[in-house]
Amino acid sequence: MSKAKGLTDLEGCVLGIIRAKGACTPYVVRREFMQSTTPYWSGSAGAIYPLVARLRRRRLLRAVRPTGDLRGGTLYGLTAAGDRALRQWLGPVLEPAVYASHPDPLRTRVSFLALLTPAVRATFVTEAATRIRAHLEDLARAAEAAQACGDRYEFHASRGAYLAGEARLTWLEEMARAMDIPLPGGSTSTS
Amino acid sequence: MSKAKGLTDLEGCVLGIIRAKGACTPYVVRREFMQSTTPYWSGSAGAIYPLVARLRRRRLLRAVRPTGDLRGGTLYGLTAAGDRALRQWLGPVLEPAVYASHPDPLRTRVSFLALLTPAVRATFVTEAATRIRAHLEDLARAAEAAQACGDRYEFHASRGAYLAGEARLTWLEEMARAMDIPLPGGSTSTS
DNA sequence: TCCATCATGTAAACAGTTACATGATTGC
DNA sequence: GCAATCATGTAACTGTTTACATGATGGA
Repeated sequence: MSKAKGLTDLEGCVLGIIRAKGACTPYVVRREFMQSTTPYWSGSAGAIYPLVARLRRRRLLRAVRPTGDLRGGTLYGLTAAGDRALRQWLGPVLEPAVYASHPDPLRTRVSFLALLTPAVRATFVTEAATRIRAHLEDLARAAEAAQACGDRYEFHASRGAYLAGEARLTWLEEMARAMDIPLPGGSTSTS
Repeated sequence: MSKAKGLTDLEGCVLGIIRAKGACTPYVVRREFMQSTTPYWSGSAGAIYPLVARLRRRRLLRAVRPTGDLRGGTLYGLTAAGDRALRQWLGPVLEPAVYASHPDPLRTRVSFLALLTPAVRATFVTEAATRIRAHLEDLARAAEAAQACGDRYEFHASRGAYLAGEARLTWLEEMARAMDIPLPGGSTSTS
């Protein structure tokens, strides 16, 4: 029984990716983040390589074999402890932080809207609604792609992002109504 | 015209708080974060004091006067440049990051649910739904309080947090349905 | 008076970003 | 064979957290 320290969300994701895809080089993991449609993390080299080294030192990852090419890369796979740590990170969670509200830069700004002039405020709201409406289309497409691509839980995740976006739009429309700001059309989606 | 570097969201919040409340000591700003119902930031001393010092060096805050007691505290207020910087941070925003989807630790975990056994998966979903339903009540109370307390935009912000939470619950219920997991009652709010 | 809490900080650790360096591989 | 890019890292910087130190204040 080692230190029993938990995983960060990024560490959990990395273990999850390696578990789901089989042994990977750090670069393959990076690509997963870089290509993701929900880029919470940049997948920067400076984040991933040290993280993998850290997990290897903690014996949650182990070097499985070299890639074979001349670049000296290594494929990493989960150890039994890594598998346990992943399940514990994933599993029914106790920390309230996971269930609580999350930061939203737009919402943060809204609490200070009183400081703007009515005209700028109106621009703020209409602009935000337009942007979010556009973003929502991306999210819908991503969810569709995830559904087509087979992975059920990947779909649920995208779907969650979509519903969150939809709620934001509803919120902005409600604000606009309360502030007597006309929003340019765009019927609210009813998916 | 100085460096023209933007503000982080925490810096913007600090300027916004000081602007809204009038000249403050750093500790008063800290309390604002510590008491907030949406604790994105801890308001730790190690974050706020250096941040205020930074903003003072950038001439966005200035020392207005000492508090008068023997603890050597100082009240800080916005400079004209600070006011401009605040408005620019706040004002109709261009960066896509403000409009894009945000990290959600629960959603992150959902994309890896395939790794769990059906039983654990079911626990995950029901547990999450219960927790979020509880959290939603806090959010509703906070929104009500904000409405009563007068500040219109503070209310809209709370309301946004509530709607986001509601969307999360809807999402979980949808997942539960798709996975044939019965959720313990609790009619979905229709606020 | 004494003790808990308020208030003002500082120091170290940490996780993630940007930027850089360097060699391998691939497409033309 | 040359240029773009892939792949594997490292280094410096930044912002935030946790933990600590220290004195002031207020209530018992």
